Amino acid sequence: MAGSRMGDLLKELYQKLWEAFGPQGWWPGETPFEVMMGAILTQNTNWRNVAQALKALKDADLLNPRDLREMPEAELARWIRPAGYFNVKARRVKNFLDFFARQFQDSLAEMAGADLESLRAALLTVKGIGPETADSILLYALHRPTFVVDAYTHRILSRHHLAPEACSYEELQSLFMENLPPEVSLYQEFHALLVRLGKEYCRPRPRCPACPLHEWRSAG
DNA sequence: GACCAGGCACATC
DNA sequence: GATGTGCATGGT
Repeated sequence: MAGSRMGDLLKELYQKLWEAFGPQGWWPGETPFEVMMGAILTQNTNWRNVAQALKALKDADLLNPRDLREMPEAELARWIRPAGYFNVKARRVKNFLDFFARQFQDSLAEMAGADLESLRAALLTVKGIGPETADSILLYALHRPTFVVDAYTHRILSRHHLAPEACSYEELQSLFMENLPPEVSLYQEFHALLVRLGKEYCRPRPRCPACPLHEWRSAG
């Protein structure tokens, strides 16, 4: 809701990040399908590793639902090896592809037409798709207004006393969604900026004082 | 050689 | 419901 204390703080945070880094233009990926695959492959993994796996598939012209579905799981695992956890992720990609075919006949238009709440719930029934992966697919591949929370979001907000250290994904997500207008481009940029800050400064061992948020709300 | 990276499912208490 | 563990590569 506009005008709330938290809303003002979030806008201040967004403004500081924007001034420091400018537009991030997320998500890196040429097609919505590539974005969806990247969302699964980047689970707990550096994006650079994911990019290697995606490039290999793209160069071989295999980055599409049909080729990946027909491919044996063990072969898919070899293709995505650089992304780490390759056996787990091969299974998760397969699970998603089955879901994509069964529910939407491999059609992004069909998928994008679904009701947001029920689509999110449906994605969460797929083994290997948790809240962050589901929200990444919804926000960046399908351009639906749902906020993506990740490890950096959690760390940054708790360090700057905008949220308690112990809080759930849903609580953090509500913090943003109940205090900001539901605009896709705002959600996309905000999350990307948080990741940018996190990568450069808000590591487990923080890299203050060069951080643009140094001493903002007594960060340690 | 540690440490870290844009999670998630599952076992156990 | 909370907490612990396995999954794995590649860059710093």
